[in-house]
Amino acid sequence: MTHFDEPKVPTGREAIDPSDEARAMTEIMLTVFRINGRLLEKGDALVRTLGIASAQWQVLGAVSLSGKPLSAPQIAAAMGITRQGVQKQLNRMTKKGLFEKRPNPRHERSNLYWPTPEGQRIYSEAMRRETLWAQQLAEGLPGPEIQGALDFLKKFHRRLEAPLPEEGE
Amino acid sequence: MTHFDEPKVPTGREAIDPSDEARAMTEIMLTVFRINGRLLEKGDALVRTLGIASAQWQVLGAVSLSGKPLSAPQIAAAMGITRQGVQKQLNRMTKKGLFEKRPNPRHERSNLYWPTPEGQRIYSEAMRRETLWAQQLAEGLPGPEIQGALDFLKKFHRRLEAPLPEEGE
DNA sequence: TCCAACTTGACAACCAGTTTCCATTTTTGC
DNA sequence: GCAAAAATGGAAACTGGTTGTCAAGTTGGA
Repeated sequence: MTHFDEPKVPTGREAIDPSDEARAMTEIMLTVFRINGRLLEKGDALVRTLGIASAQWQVLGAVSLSGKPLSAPQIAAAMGITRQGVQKQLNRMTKKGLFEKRPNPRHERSNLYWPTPEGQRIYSEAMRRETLWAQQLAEGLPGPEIQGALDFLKKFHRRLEAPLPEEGE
Repeated sequence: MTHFDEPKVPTGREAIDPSDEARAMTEIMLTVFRINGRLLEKGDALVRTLGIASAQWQVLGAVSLSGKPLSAPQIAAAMGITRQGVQKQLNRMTKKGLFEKRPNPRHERSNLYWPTPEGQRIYSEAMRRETLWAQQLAEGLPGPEIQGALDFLKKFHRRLEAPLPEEGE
């Protein structure tokens, strides 16, 4: 399938026969992509009737969990995305009345953000629905199996920090 | 942290105490998001010197693995994204000389696409690098552990098809 | 203290994908 | 064999994110 016209003399660039482990690892990557897509889709559906998308839910979560007003760059750091991306959401949600700006004692131009009562209400309800959903997804699965998968995924995530394999580029 | 002002009388909308399993399941979701981000980042880096991004690598893969020229909607179906998204990539890659259009015997306006020799070369090299990478990621992990994780993820993916928990919306 | 380095907000361009709409082609069911 | 339905390409507007640039605010070290 994947072999078009293979070179006839060794080039050091031949296709490599992957081990079973490497093959399974590749399948894990593909499955993660698929799960990610489905999680986003379902997550959006879960909060759609609250008038937010999951990106906004995430921003609400980052601030709420910190327990205190945060600046855009602080939220970005907590979420692992860029400050510009967060700023876009904050502007939109502030306009919608979900966040309020608070003066930042440590910076003249840089506001802090805290959810309005309406923002808090929406976030609480989103979390309530999420818990119900997680409960449903876990139903009937043995605790140790779930925990084992989580452990593996964390290990996998850590391994993904490693630099890519060397090439004689 | 997450408790702002709880209502004093039962509303049927109180926060729910998640089970340990639900908590772990939630953590799995968050970890999947993080892994997904890291995979995209690393995947892009892996093929960057080939002049493509991983989105284009994926399109090359969908066609190559099918073994025959495909139309844009067919590729989209194989990849699980919309035909418009695929079309954008195909247009770009055709302009770059990575795909060539073939007449579609079954449709006058709808072309089929097949990688040019250059497109094939780039895809083979991308796959070679991916195999090396997967090999590295699997290194030292017991085969059964990897296989177990894959099995869990597939099961999880299947469970994500289920409709969201009912609400008395 | 003052200057350089860093942080921040605002803005623009871009990427990868989506939805929506339109015109055309193809398929189908009667 | 024809009309209606479905598939297709193309374009535009939108989303959620990115990178890059600029100007202004803040911080830290000689």
